[in-house]
Amino acid sequence: MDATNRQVAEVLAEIGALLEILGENPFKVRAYARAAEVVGHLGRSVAGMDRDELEVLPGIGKAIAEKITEIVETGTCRERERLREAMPPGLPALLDLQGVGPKTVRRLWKDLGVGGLDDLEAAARGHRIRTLRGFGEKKEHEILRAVGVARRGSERMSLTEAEPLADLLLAAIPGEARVAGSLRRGRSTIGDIDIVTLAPAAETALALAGVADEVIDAGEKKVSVRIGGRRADVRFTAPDEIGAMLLYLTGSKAFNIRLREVARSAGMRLNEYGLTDQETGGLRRFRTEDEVFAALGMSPVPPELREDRGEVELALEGALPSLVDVQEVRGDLHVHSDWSDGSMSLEEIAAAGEARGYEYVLVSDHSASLGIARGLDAPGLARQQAAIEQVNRTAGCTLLAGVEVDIIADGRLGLPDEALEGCDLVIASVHSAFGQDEDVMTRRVIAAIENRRVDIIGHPTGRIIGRRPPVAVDMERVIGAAAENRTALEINASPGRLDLDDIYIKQAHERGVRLAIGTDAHAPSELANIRYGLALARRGWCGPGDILNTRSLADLTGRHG
DNA sequence: GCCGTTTTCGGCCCGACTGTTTTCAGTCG
Repeated sequence: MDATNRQVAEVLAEIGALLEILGENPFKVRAYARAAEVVGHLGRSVAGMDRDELEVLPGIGKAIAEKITEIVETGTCRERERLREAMPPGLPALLDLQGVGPKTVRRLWKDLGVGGLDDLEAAARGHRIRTLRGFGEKKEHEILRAVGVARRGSERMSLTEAEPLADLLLAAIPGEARVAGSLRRGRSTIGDIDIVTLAPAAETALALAGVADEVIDAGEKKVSVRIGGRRADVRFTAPDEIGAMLLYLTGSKAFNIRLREVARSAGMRLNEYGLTDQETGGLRRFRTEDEVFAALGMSPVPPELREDRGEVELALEGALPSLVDVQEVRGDLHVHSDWSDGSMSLEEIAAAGEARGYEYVLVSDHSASLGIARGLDAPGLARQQAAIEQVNRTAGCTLLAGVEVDIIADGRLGLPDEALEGCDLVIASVHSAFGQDEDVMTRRVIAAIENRRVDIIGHPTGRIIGRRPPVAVDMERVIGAAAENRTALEINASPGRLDLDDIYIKQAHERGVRLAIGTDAHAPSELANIRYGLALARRGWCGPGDILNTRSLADLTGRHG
């Protein structure tokens, strides 16, 4: 079977890492890393593309296009195999250690015979690292520490973990401070926390030391700490240059590189302090990011789009798409009540919706089937629909009668068709048999998509961040089927799920598939999670027309009547 | 390895901080 984009990207990234350890030209290394990035976030499958189509992609030329073709067909390529043979298999993993880069890996390997994590730990404990020229006692401790962190496993964190940490830091900083980095870009998982502040450096460093587990480093321009086992970087700036600093620290890295290339081609240099004229050496400072964009001849790029996925080119042409905005959201399309496993009564849901200024909320309780506590059977659902009608007589926010029906293992639904007849909107979700192989799972989900009673596929990949990996499902086929059948895919806004993720949202958007943002709220406070789903929609380049939640009540229910 | 209304060769983002150093290499973001 043809390799997926993800698999191709992994091979390319590995080639980059192997070349790096071997001391190859850093620009060649970067070329592989960039190509891996491009393939990993491409809207269509590279398996279906010929050489010429591949070579048109940014960062992909003749050599890498050939390798992609080879990887698609064989799952690997001769270049990777050749490079792998040149070193112990455990070596590339060492690049992930904090404070350990390619030069260090190479020295450890060549001078100490280190071939992996275990060797490295033994060498550090045996005090052999400090014997190397250019290495000392501190480096040895740093490495030992990094090995410990790696063994505990340090994946990216969920938003439920990142936000409280960020809030803790913001509260501790004695002055105005703003969150930047991937948290500001609305990514579904966060690597580290980045903050820009106007507060004085010395005072801030002291305050941060008080709340953090450890100060990693502290200088005049920045302080890095570890808090809750996570890294946070705080940069100091001034009001007249916070524009460039925010831009820099918000990233992404790839976006920053592209922006600096744009500056360069216009005879300027961009850094976190501003724009320097190459000829005069004069520095222009900026109070806002928008002023920096303007000086570069670009329209402002929203943080959610800053990934170097084509947005820079469009901004230069002034042709960025307009993204769905929070004010355009008229309702929540996935909420549970106390008729199944939620805590809210129907009245409470209507009140919570009204408090948020919504026109409607879709009540979508679980259907009764194995594994779901207190799910509704057909008579239960009918009774709930009658109750919803009652509440709607007085409620300021209309409750839509829905259901989150199980897609059972063979692709049929957990409730009979007649039971779904009375629903305004039907969500169908996988809640069992997560381990099915890809083809079975894909056909199972597509069967639900093809069922004309189903309006929305709930949390399509089933992932729970940090706890459960996505199910094996061919999203390209699922998105294609959703496009054909005009079935919407959910952007589940629960911060533990955030499912679909941005890459699939963008693919769905490009295929004209509608997306439904649902918080999956089980309690009133969780309706506020809609903002996470909205950020994801924006990261997937969605405009208001792509999102069901921007439709009026009449529009939404009319498509059924 | 990629790329080009200055180029098909010669560039390739830019700065902060640390550790081990007598002036800088390596790592990170």
